Amino acid sequence: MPLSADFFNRPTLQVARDLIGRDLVREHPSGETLVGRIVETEGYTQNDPAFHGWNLYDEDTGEVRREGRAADLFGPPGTAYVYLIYGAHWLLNVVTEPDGTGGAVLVRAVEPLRGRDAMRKRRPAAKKDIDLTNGPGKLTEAFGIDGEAHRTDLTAPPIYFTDGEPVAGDRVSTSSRIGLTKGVEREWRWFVDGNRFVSKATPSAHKQ
DNA sequence: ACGAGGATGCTCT
DNA sequence: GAGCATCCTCGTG
Repeated sequence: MPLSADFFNRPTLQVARDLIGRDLVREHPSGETLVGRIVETEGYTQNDPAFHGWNLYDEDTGEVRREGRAADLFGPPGTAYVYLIYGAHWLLNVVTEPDGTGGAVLVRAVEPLRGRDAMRKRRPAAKKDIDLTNGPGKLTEAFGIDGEAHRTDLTAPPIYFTDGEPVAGDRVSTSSRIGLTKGVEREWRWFVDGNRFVSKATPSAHKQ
C-alpha cells in the first residue's frame, strides 16, 4: 500500500524522520520495478532560508505569494517537487504540510533493494554498488526520475512510497544539511547510522 | 584516501 | 548575470 496523503500532511520535520526506512518504488512502463530503502532525508520548511519558496512566504502576515516554480512547494501534500540543480542533476522532494503551507522533504539516499541491474544501466559512472544511489542526484538517475515527475502524485503509481522497515531511534542520527549556504545551523538531516548507502559528505552528527 | 575544480541550465534579480 | 539542496575526474600522497 502506498503511503497516503495523510502521511505527508504533517509537520515537515516529522515526515522527514518518518521517511527513514520507508521504500521508494518506481514502476516503469516496460514492467520493471525499482525499489530503494530510504536511508537519508532532509527537511525544508517555509520559514527556512534554505527553502526554495522562502521569499514567497511572509512570516509577519502569513501571506503566501504563489508564483513561479517554488509555488509548487505550497501545493497539496504527497506531490512531487523535482528540481534541476547545477544544470545537471534532478532532485526528488515530496511536498508536505496542508495545501497552502510550504514544506518538502528531499530524498538524499536509498539502499537498492530491487532492480540493481536496471539501476546500473542508468548509472554508467557508478563503479561500485554503493555509488548507484548514495546521493540525491544519483538516486534519481538510477531510478529514471526527472522533471517529468514534477507535480505528480506520489501516493500512487508509477512513483510512490511504501511502509518498508521501521528504523529505531537509536539507529538514526541527525546533522546539519548538506551543500547549503543558508540555514546551515538547522539540524534537519536524518540518516541511518553506519549505513553504507548514506551519501559521503558527513557534517558533525548527533544521535536522535 | 582525499581535495580541488569544472560542467551545466534553470530561475529569479 | 549570479547563484545553485551535485557529481565526476584527475591530481597528489
